[in-house]
Amino acid sequence: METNPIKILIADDEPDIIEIISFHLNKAGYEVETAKDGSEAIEKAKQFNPDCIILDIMMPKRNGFEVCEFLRSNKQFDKTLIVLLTALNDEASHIKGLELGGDDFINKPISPKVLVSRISALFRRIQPATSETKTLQIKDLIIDSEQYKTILNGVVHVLAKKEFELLYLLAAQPGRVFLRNEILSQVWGNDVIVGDRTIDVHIRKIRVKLGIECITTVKGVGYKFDY
Amino acid sequence: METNPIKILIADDEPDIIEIISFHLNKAGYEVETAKDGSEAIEKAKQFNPDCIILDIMMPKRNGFEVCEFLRSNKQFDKTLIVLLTALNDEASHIKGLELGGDDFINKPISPKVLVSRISALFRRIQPATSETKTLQIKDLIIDSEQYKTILNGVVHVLAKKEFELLYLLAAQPGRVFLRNEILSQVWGNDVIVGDRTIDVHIRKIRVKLGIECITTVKGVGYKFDY
DNA sequence: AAATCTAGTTAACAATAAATTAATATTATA
DNA sequence: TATAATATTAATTTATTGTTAACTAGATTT
Repeated sequence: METNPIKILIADDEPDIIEIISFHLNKAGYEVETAKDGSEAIEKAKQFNPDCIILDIMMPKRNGFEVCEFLRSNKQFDKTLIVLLTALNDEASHIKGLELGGDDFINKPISPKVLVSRISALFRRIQPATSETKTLQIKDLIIDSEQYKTILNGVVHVLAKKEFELLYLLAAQPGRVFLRNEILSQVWGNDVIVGDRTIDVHIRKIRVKLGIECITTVKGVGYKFDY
Repeated sequence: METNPIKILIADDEPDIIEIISFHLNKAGYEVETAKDGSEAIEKAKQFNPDCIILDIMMPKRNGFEVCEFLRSNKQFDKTLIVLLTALNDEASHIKGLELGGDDFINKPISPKVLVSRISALFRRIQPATSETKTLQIKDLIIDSEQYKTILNGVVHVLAKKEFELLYLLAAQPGRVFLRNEILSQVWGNDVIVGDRTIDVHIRKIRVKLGIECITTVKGVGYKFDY
């Protein structure tokens, strides 16, 4: 079982806030990524796939509400905690934030220690649900074998069974070259006999469906995942 | 064991607060019980077995911290949400409350609407994790295993036993692909032998009865709930 | 008890998607 | 450049699932 650190994305346009919150979250053992506005928050979220996103309401480009709404409409972020921060201390925003799918709503000025406490409290509560060992993630590419789907930059790509299994095999060990024989025995099984071009065709379909260069041909040897 | 309307216990020594919070929680569909001090809160908690307990910090007999600590040391209240209320707006109490196992910490004066919002947000997040919940809700689809019926958009759809159990199995873990074998052993049992098309026919009946696309076929693998 | 339901299953066939092949083009490298 | 390996494309085959209707065994009603 992999024990990756819990990942948190902070989006705020005030560098001071980002810095102090990052510092405290890091100290508490979280892996932190940052964004300075709403658009960057969405971009980073897709790539970083955080377990929790802290959103300032008042941000340039897209405000916290808009980002929250977007995240909640995207299946990739189903299980992602969203914490909203704001200097506005009004009831309506508070309720709106929670109704848009926020998990916590905190008024500024906020003590970093309290923020960290609140976030741990949230994680403590959802802990049992967060134990995904069957999911690979390489940058903005998520390969989820429990759901049999791949998400690239927030977009779901449905691969057929063999395609998926082939991609999963390669991506589980990025950089390692798999011989054609290895691929055949792992994905097709030892007793199955298929023609020369079968692997190539499947590789091609993966390349076309994902639209990125993530599988490299090592001529005369085999293929490797390289992204 | 949880029963259907979500139960909330409020403990506060100020009758006015109790009254106004009860009113709003009731209106939001929760079943409410009250206690006027810490000792009564513990007693009532044992009897009433609430899903959520709202505790004022400053109470006679035993204060909110003490009650929280007691509840958290008792397995009966493992999954019970604890919300702490206080007029003291100091960082140390806030952190202490969360560290003692509180799920939320709210400063008075509190708007009842905000309180209700925060509590629904907590439940929304917790629901999927609680395996003992008998009623699933995914968007406008409610799957009630006590009554063996599903409600979609307010309209009741009666599924037969096998249909219901199949839907329930899938919907309990949305997105997860269930292999045909898993479905067979979970719904039909390990020793039952049925033909190839039995699952398909049941899936079809669910699809027809509900009239929505909520079960996705993953060809060569199985089925998943996806709505 | 006979008739009528109902859920569950099966079987035959249709429809669909996936996997494979085959033919040809392209590429890398000895 | 020659050639072996891989890429590409479309056609074909195969596997899997969808659909329908009929059948069976219990339950329920008359």
